[in-house]
Amino acid sequence: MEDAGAERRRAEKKRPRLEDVAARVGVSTASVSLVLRGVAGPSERTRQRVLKAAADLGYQVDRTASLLASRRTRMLGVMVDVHSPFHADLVEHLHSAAEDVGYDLVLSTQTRTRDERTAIETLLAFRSEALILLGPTAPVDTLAALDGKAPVIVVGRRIEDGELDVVRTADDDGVGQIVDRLVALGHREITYVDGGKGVIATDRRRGYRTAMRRHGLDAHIKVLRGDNTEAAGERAARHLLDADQLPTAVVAFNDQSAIGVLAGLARAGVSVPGEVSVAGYDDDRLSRLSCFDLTTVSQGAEEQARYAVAAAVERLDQGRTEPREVVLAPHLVVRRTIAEPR
Amino acid sequence: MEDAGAERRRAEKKRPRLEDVAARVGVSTASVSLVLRGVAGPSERTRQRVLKAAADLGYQVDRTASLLASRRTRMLGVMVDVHSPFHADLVEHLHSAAEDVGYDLVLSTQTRTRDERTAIETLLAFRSEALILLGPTAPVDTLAALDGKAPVIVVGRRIEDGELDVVRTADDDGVGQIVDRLVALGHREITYVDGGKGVIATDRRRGYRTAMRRHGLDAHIKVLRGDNTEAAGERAARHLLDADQLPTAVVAFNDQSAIGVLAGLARAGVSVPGEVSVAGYDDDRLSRLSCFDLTTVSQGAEEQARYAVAAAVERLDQGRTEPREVVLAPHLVVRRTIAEPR
DNA sequence: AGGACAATTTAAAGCGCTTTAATTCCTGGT
DNA sequence: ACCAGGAATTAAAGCGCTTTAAATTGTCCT
Repeated sequence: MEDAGAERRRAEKKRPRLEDVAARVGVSTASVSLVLRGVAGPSERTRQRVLKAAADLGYQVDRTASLLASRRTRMLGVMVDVHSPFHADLVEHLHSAAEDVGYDLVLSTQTRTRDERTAIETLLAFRSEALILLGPTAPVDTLAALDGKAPVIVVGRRIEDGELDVVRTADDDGVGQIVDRLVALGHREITYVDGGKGVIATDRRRGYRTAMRRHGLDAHIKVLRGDNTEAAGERAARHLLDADQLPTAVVAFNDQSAIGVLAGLARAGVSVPGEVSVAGYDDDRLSRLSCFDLTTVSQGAEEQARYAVAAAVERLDQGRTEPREVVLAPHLVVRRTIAEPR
Repeated sequence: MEDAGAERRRAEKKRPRLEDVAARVGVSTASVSLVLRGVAGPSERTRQRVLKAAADLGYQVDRTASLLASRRTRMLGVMVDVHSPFHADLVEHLHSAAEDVGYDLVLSTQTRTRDERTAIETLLAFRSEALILLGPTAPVDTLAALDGKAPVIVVGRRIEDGELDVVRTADDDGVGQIVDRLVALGHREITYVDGGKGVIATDRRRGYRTAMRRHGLDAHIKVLRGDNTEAAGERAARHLLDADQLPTAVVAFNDQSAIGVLAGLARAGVSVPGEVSVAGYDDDRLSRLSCFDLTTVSQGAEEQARYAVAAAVERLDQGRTEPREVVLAPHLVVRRTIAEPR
């Protein structure tokens, strides 16, 4: 009984191999391989018969074997933060971009227990030909070291080292655009809620400072500590409310933080944008929710994704060795949360 | 010049193989393999030397090769919807649960352009030993057919077919709990915003209906068309506002939809929970945002993840063949958005 | 010293597929 | 009838690792 069951299970388990298909048609495995990959060569007759046999048998290629056999894998490793709505958008576009050029994606995600290094090693262990890292926080030289194993494309973050490919938007410029718009509306007291100590945060903070100075508002520069979470935004809001006077506008490091600010202000009965204007950064899904309808800066997820894949392909298929940095122009998305100052 | 460059690149590319490590130490590849996998056998001396050599060479195992060589892969394929915050939570817990039992995860995501079938085929092509499908929408027999290739564990959705493993919460009961609580607060006019035509939606709708009847509120049963998006919730809210009179409470299929309802009501100046109480389902990250602070039902992401992995492991390592259905009890998470009726 | 037995180590056979070089099979032209 | 040359097919050599069975080494008795 037990044995019969076990045996049956094993039999079911045994996936048909290329050889089985070949035997069924009466050709060699080589021919089957060619047909199944759509390579020119086999005759139409063979092609049809192989296709039929494969379908009959429910044949499905064993990727591990084909990856091993072909020197190439045509796989791009993508490191994402599964919790970031912006990364979700990027992944979606990376998928289609990769598909268009005949590549496939293998995803690896960092979590509290799984750090960047582990995530990247997994990617490499699967023989990703290139690594697309979304907003990596690792130090430059760690990333540069990786580049020895596979081309690294850093997305969304500036990198000093001139060896890596980078696709990003001009974060400082993006924040600058927000400040410009606010100033144009008549704001002078514009407070910035910081995003912590990453490179991205540094750039956005600088963008804020520079823009404020450009408008001669040096005296009004004020940066509140924060990070990339909603909680941080809320803390910042509390902080603002505790002070003598509210600024007329608040610019946050990203949308999540901005939403926290929004929440904190709402709770205190402060109307937005009536009393205070609020802006975020990323144009992620949350910001678009009508209940927030947050003014923010779009990073052009699709465009970044396409450039990232293109960069990988150029490295892999066109032998490019010069590093390239693509800096896209961010653009302001004006929604409900900003208005003329009270 | 060109050639030199190309050659150098190739040299850099060539990852060290097991054989290289073996040669460096002067032992066989078999020994190296054993050491690197932590298998007992090799002497301490050998072990140390191998470890050192591997580190020196920057050796990194080629997963495709080891997967191919070992009959086992110890990989669980997970299909997720990268846009769902609830799935993100699940993935995180699946990761740690899998890690604890020595398995690894390979993720595949559906997007607009990549349907469930493609996603699952990718997982299979990578030799996932079991498939953990988060909220699959495919018909029962499609899923059952898959089960022939690898054990399938369906998470979050009821399945009629008695062959597959299922881990889910009692959705009808969950919605029932919300209705009970609302009724206890004094509500009678409770409208439900539907989640479309999936199985999950069906269950939750039924939970609503059953609970209403149990309380003798048959006459107040009212179901509004909807789906799993914020937009649908907002449409539903508009619909409610157009009617003669608002219900005193609205229960939505999931949190996203509920948030849409919230947004729609807010826009119309309807206070929540003052005039209308609102509840969602999933206890996802959004619902916890203090600006929503949505009353909802928790599905126990971590628990579901652990059971899902356990189910897979029992199938794979303990030879279980009887399908098992784990139905967890959902529990109400009461937050700000419900109160006594006006 | 001889031998039994355990501890290490390794040779070699795959895993299922790709790919190259070679072979076989057809054409049509002379 | 014969052969050049292209089309179709295939044999066979891996890809880098695991794993089993066998070989080797070492240890401890008697």
